Amino acid sequence: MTSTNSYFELVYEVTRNIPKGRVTNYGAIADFLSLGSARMVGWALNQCHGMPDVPAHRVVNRLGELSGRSHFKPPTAMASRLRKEGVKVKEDKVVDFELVFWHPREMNLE
DNA sequence: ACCGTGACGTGTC
DNA sequence: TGACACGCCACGG
Repeated sequence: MTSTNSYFELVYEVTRNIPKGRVTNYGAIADFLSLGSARMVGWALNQCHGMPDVPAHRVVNRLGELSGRSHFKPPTAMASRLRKEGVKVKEDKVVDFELVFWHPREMNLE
């Protein structure tokens, strides 16, 4: 992490550390970085479009809704990826969101 | 340098 | 968690 990293690269860094089978929300990442707002996180992930090592599907909104699904190809990829990792998804919303929620504070610093 | 835009969140009803 | 206004801030035009 250097000062040359732009904001979205910081967001990618955090997103990469989201454990499989867990999810977080935009606000938690913004809060952890103490930079910008949740909107910035959404904006940053929007720019990631093709990065395979950035599990953007593990980032949802504060209600556990898959608000970014329409930016995936196909839009159903977000839900299917989560289900494949053991996260229950119903009606484009994470089931038991509180239980699978992960806060960047728990991140394993290496 | 101004303005619209957006994968959001909080407060209020 | 229904609806809506408002704050948020980097970016492209």
